[in-house]
Amino acid sequence: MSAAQPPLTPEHPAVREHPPAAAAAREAPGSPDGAATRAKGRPRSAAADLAILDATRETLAELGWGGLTMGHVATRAKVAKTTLYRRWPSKNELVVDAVASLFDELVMPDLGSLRADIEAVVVQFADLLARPETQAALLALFAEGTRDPQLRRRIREAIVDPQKHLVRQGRAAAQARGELAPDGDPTAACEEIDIIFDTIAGTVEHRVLVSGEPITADWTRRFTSLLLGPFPSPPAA
Amino acid sequence: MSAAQPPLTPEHPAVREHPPAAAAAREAPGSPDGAATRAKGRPRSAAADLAILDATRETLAELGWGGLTMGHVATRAKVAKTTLYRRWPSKNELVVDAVASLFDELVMPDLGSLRADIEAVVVQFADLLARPETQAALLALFAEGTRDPQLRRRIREAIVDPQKHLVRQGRAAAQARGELAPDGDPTAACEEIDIIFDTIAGTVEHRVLVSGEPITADWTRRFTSLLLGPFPSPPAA
DNA sequence: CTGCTTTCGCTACGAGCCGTAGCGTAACTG
DNA sequence: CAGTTACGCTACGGCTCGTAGCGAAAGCAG
Repeated sequence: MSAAQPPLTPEHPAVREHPPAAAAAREAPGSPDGAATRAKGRPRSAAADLAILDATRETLAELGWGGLTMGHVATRAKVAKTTLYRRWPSKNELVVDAVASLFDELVMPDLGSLRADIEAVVVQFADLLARPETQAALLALFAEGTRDPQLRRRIREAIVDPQKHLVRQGRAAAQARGELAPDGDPTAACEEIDIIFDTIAGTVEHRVLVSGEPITADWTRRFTSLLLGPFPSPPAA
Repeated sequence: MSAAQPPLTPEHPAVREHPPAAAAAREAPGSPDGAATRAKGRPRSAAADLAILDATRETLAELGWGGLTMGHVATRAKVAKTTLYRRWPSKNELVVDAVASLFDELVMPDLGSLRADIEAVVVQFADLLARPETQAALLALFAEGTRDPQLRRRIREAIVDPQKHLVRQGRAAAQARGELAPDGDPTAACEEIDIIFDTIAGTVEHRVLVSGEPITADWTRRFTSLLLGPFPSPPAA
């Protein structure tokens, strides 16, 4: 359950082999070459992978989660349905891979103040959530994840957790500037990061996807003020 | 689009008539009796309504959103599938009604301090989100709502918006205690309430349903501190 | 070039669910 | 009593799922 579980998902190497733009560092400890060229037979078409993931995002944007059909994606990607099932065991996993790369565009800008940095990230995230592919996929994936711990784990590894890096970066920058006190207890700092992350992600998602109201500059300012709490916009002692 | 739209959903009076324990105040301006007894013909079985909603919640808890089938619910409620469709046009609307009542148990306790009140509500909400019915339904409904504005509106009216009352109550209590300054601009106060609500709801949902980690007393304390910001646990200044 | 291996495209299939139609019956009103 | 509406039941076409079987294509080893 904790290691690389090579016997699991035996017929779906794509799940572990094709992170089109996401996670890195993935080597099988038995292969001496490092790149793990398993050679034999006809190689999988990388073009097909891209076509499938593109078709998934496009269909997601046009027809939403409910309209996304394996057959539909296959047709659009000009690929046989069986080819799709050879790489992804189900719609859920396919969409995780298709959507994960969209989140890679989020970056921590380092604009010189913690407030500006937070506001910038919030705006970026809001823009991402405004895209129809993201909107159609994210909550549906989260919903599926509540019933399938394995899927939830994949979602967290591919989509959610990588973004916690942003919080860490922002914190570090603010600490370097002296806006934040340096970390004391490392585990306490971790919990703090988790709280900040859940708060930003959850709040913006709720605002955009549930309340259905836009993220305006004014809202961003107010929310950031709420987050910063004791540190108002002009850094008073 | 903005009024009561009587011509819409013409064959599904249950959608407008049977809020089993939710919203109130619903009168057709043409009926003189107030209770709007439309008399003629065989009346709908109220027992069937309850049986269907119970069966929906039970199935939701056992099989999750994906396992919830109209035929399944009908069988479990000992009701014909057609009876189900006579009252709810689709699974989505059915689940809204089935789940909405669960949220009525949330109450604002007024424990004597804003901090205690917030923590109590957070714990209540976390307990609600821990229930399998809620867990299976909430995010799935939100996801469907992103594609169907009408559904999103229903979700907000039946599930989300009623809970904003809690924030208003807590604010009022805190203002009565002098913990919070009285409202100035009423529209600004409204936006403030929206932000607080989205923050609490979104964050707890994200923590429980996405990150999948429990809401401990320690977490609640930390999160509340983040929310309170300039007002630490002992009311200084 | 000749095998060997793996992928690919295609077709077909049983299963399950959807939402509706049709019918005869039950319940309630005047 | 007649009139009206709800109910249970059955059956249906349409769609999606996920799998199986086939022949052909694309690489690699000798």
